[in-house]
Amino acid sequence: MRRDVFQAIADPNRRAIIELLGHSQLTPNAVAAHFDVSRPAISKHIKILAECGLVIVTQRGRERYYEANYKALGEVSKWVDQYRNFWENKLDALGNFLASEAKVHKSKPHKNKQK
Amino acid sequence: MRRDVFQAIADPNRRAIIELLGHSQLTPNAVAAHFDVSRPAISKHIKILAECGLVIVTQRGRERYYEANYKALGEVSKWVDQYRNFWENKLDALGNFLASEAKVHKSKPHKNKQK
DNA sequence: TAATTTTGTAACTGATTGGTTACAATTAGG
DNA sequence: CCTAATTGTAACCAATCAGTTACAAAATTA
Repeated sequence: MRRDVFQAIADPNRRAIIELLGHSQLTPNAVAAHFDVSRPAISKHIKILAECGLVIVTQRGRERYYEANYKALGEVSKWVDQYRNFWENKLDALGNFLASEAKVHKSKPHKNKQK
Repeated sequence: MRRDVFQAIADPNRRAIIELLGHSQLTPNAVAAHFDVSRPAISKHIKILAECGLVIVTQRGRERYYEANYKALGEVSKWVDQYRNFWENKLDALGNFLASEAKVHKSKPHKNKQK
């Protein structure tokens, strides 16, 4: 089964869960109380999130505490960032191509706004 | 059918396609030449990408030219960015919670009940 | 005009997904 | 010790997904 962070955050419920788990550690029951779906459904979502490192589990007695590990979003951040200049400079694909061509041939001034 | 940018970029082939379409405009046949899957499969992927604005279509005669519109990644970027401080400051969820508690108690309670 | 190229899409298929209910195991509390 | 609470997971189901092959339509070209 494919289990990467891109697939993990594709589901809106899972995004809501990791949003929730950033504010405080919560037990599965506490998480499920925020949603309309059943506790097992939440449990499966959290399992998927944990499998790609987005959620960390701490067991204490019979209870489990989940918390978000946003560091695992780094992969997504990195992937998106490589395209950031494209839309922040308001260049489309062709525009970028032409801009880089002009830069090579004529040293045309090129806004290089970084993140 | 759910068609948001998070679901669109969940598939590795689709991520490869929009990567490809950032370098130059390509026809569906040209795109398909880069992959092992069939042309109709690529066509369906591109349709999904176009439906959420990640790909822009230009028809010229019988041919179609696709190009990436990375601006549509803004939604993902925005979502990820709201968590960036968490992992860049090397704070875990509990650490952030305590840090915000230490300031003032003016953060509103989180409500995320779905309907 | 006739044949070829380019493309989208319908129809189908097997795998995956997101959900459910039911049940078992472990811990807590009387 | 017995009962209740907390949790994971198995078994199942309908819907969606990602792929295929087959075909039709429109534009090019010989």
